[in-house]
Amino acid sequence: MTDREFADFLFPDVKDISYYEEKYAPRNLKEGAIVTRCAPSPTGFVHMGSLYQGFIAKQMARQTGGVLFLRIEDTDQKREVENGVDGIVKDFMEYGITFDEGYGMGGNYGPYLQSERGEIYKAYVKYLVSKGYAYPCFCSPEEIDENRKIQEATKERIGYYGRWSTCRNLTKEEAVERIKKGDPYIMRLKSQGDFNKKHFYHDAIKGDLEYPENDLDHVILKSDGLPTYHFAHAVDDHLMHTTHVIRGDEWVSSLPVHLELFHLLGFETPQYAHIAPLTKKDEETGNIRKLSKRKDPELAVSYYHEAGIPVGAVNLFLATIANSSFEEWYLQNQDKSYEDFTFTFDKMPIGGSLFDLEKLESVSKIYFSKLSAKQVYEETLDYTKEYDPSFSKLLEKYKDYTIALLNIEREIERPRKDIGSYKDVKKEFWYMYDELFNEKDNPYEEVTKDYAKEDLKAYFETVYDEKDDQETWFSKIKDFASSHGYAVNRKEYKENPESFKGQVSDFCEMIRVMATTKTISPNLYDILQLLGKERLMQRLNLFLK
RNA sequence: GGCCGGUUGGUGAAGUGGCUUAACACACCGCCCUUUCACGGCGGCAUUCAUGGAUUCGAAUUCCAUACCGGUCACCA
Repeated sequence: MTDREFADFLFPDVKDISYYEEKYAPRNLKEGAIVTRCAPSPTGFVHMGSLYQGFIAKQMARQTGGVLFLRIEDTDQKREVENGVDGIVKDFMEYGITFDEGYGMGGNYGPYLQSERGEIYKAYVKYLVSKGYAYPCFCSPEEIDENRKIQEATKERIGYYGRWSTCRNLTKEEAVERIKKGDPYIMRLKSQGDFNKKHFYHDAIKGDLEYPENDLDHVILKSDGLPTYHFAHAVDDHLMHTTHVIRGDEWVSSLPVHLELFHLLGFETPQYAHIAPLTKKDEETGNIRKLSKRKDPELAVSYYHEAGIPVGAVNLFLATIANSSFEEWYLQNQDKSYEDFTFTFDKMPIGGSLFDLEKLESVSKIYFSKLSAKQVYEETLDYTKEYDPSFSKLLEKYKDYTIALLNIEREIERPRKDIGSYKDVKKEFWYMYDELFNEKDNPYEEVTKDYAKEDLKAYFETVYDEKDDQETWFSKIKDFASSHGYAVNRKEYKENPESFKGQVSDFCEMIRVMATTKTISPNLYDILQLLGKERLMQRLNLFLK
């Protein structure tokens, strides 16, 4: 029996691969255009790792005038979640990752759902069989497991290869007989590799990689007739004319099989770009490890949604970890978007990228500082409607007041950076709302410093005039402070600190604490104006108690 | 255990043989500015690049060992 006949026996009703090769003609794109994809499993949501991958894929495709498409890898039916795809598309869209083609949006290289591509995979398996590069395997999972245990005990390399790959040596006639008998089987690659031979591959991100040739007879078609990831990847990315496979670096170890698969199938290999994993410092061990779905809530994108970190801030953060030179560029191109930056593979981190929440916060503050007060107001309102309804009512009630508050020191060249999330609006400015201020038994409970309250009282009774402009207001403070024993001159104070009650700044701090309960707040003058004399007097009385 | 990677200040990281007495950012500290808070500016913060050897006139950068950390070894992707 020839290989050809064997292939026909195994896959009688399957098209010749030339049909597919013609059907999915090469893309007509300009030189250097990157065609890449996001290829998630339909698990219902996108985690930060896929988002990061999607971010890079999108940037690379966009900035080269290429194509980004969405392929759903649903060949594992056990893992499938109902409506899992919708959630994924929604998450990607929310973070600005939009596709040129793919599942749910059409395109000339579909279907983009792997479970609908069964016939295609079979055609290519048949091709492999006809070349003598694939064979049916009748080993049961139990037998494989048994072998594995022996391999572990004797410290041999684990896997289906060499003398362990018993079905590889079955004659075609024997195989035909067993199939006719109804024995269940799967299809395996007949590897041509030699484990002792070294190969080199230049990864776009990781650089030169040295690895042994693959000699494992990997499963390519499972018992349910669907392909494994390895095989589907080779066929799909060939047919869809992917130029760059951008994926997480947990795939690096599969590179040898993938390269062999492409080679035996006669496909041109795409350029691989393996992204370093997102990592964090483990709280228990102190070691840096990959972010884990089970242990780390911050891996889910919903975490950021809930924490009130805007999409734009997350993207900015992803940009800073994707290319370390981005941050500096962004500092010098304040008016530009991260999308204007040209990312390059060779500047991407190799080892691991620490997903540092503190850094995210600082990036987010920069992001917020560029928004208008109205934008901050509206987005915060949307957020609080979902996560803090009672505060959202206050925001609605005091709309103009809140916008004025948010606008303090905002529309200037270098705005304040005190808000890093929608939650911070309440956290930073709660004292500006009487409803929140008055619901506390003692708003000043955290004030520990002993202030000269009689000076404060005198100031508000005799000097403070809310009609003063900022300049007048401040010069009056200086005069008052000076005549009540505060230093107006820093040098003098430094020379003789004990002969003064404090400095003007200490006096200001006292006013600030009285008005806001805090030592840090936006420009004091604006805060006092917004609060108004009546409320200030109320707070003063409370403070003096 | 096999295979493949990684290891640069408190933190993230630039840097691939001489321009490095190691960039930049975050954090921290000090000073300065607007005599308020912030924003901002300036300065400090690794004589040293996991450890030990080797190559070289010269190494964070090349090579070899060791240690530690990570990834991966499925009919999951």
